Amino acid sequence: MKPNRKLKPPFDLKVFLTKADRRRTSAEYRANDRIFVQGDPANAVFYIKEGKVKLTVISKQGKEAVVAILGPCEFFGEGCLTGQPVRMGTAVSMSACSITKLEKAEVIRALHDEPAFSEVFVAHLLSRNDRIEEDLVDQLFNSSEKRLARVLLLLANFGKEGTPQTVIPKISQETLAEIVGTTRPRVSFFMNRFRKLGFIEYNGGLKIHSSLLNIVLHD
Amino acid sequence: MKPNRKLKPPFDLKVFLTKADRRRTSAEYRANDRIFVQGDPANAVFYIKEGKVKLTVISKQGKEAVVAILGPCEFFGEGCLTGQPVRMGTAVSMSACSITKLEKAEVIRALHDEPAFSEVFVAHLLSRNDRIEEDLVDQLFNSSEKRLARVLLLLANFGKEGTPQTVIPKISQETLAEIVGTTRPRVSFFMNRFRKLGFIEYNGGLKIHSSLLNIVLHD
DNA sequence: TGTTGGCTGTTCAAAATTGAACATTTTCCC
DNA sequence: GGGAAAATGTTCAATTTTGAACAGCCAACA
Repeated sequence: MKPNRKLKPPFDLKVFLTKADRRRTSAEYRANDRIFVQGDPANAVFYIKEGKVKLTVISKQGKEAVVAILGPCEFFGEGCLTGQPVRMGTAVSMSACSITKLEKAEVIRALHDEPAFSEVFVAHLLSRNDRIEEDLVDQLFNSSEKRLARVLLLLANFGKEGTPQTVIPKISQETLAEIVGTTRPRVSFFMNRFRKLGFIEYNGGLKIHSSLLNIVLHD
Repeated sequence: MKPNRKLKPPFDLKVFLTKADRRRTSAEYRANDRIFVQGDPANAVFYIKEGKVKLTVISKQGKEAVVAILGPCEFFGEGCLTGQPVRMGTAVSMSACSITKLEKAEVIRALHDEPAFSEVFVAHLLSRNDRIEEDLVDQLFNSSEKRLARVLLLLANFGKEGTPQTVIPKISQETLAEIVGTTRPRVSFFMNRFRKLGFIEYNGGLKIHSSLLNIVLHD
C-alpha cells in the first residue's frame, strides 16, 4: 500500500496552457453540486483547482458505485477524449470546489501542440490507471472488511504523508458502502468492530489510527 | 457494453518513433513465456506488435488475478513511468508474440519530443482507463455469473466487430476464474449452465453465441 | 416544543460464494 | 497404446454477503 500517491507538487494550469482562449472557463461549486450527470453530452475535460470531487456510476438496477474520489490538481471527464458521446458516470462536488473546464477541442490541440501540458496529462492518466488497477485488485482479492479498512486509510492519507492518525472530514456510511462495494449495514458493522478494537474513533469527525493497517496487512 | 473498443487501425510503431537508437529492441516470445515478473526492476515499456499478453497480480495469500489481456497495438508495463521501481504485476505471453521493448528513458523523451507518439500513447492510456474502470464497475455491480458472461463476450469480440458467434482460441477455466474473480468450480458450473442454455458451445474450441448477451443484459 | 428527515446500530433469513475434496475426462508424451 | 499430468465436472458444508426491516439518535426547523 503506497502511503501517498501525490508526489508532484500542485501546479497552475495556466503554465501548461499557453494559448488562452474563450473555451477555458473556471467555475465555483458548493458541496454536492452536480458537475455532470451520467448520460450528459460529453465534450469537455475538467481540472480541479480546489476541492474534492466524487465520480459515481449508476447501474441498471439503480445501485450506485463510487469509482473515484479526486482532489486538487487532478483531471476528470477525460473519457470524452476516446469518442464517448455521453458521460459514463456522474461527477459531484464533495466540498466547495474551484474547477476549470477545458473544451475537448482545446485539450486535443494542447495534447498535440504543448508538450508541457501533454506531460502533465500523461502523468495524471498513469497515476489514475495505477489507482483504478489497485482498486480492481483489491476487489478481486479482499473481503469487504479489508476493503473498507483500505478505503479509510486512503481517505486519511488523502494528500498528506506519514500522519499516524488523521481526521476525515465527513463521509456517510452510505457513501463508504458505495466506495467499498458493499451494503450500508455491513459498513456499520465493521466500523463498530474497528472502533471496538481501537483502530478508529468517531462521533462526528472520524479519526483513523495507523493500527488499522493491521486489518489490511494481516495475512 | 461496447462491442468493440479498438477503433483505431493497427499502426507501425516506427512511424511514431523517429529517432532510432539502440534502446529499442524487438523480441519474439512463445506461448507462456514470462516477459516480466512481479518484483522485477521496472525500466521499460512494452509494445505488442503481434500476439496476446496476460497481465496478472499475485496476492500475499498466493491468489492470482488477471488484470488485463492485451493484444496487438497495445502497450504494457507503463507503470514504470510513474516512478515505480519494480513491477507491480507479471506479464505472460498467451500465444506467440512479437514485442518491442522501449527503454523508459526513450519513452519519456518521445513523450516530450514527438507529438505523434504522445498522441498514440495517450489514446492507449485513455482506452485502458476506460476498460479497467468498466472492469471495476462490473465487479461492484454484478454477480459472478454475469461477470463470466461479460468476460466471454469481451474475449469473443477481441479485435473483431459484429460477429454473431465467435471462436475463442483456448483459455482454461482456471484462467477464466482469475479474470472473473471467482473460483474454478464456479466457472465450471456456469460454463455448463451457459452450454445447457445454448449460449456457448465447446469441446476444445469455444464458441460464444450472441444470445449470451441475455445473461448480461437481463436486469 | 415537537416533529421531520437523515444517519446510524442491529437483526435475521435468504442467497451467493468459497474452499476443499473427489471423480471423470482430455491431452500430451514416451 | 499406455500412463502421467492437466483440465474439467460435481458435490457439499462452512462462510460471507445481501436485502429488507425496524428502532434509536440527533440536528434542523417551524
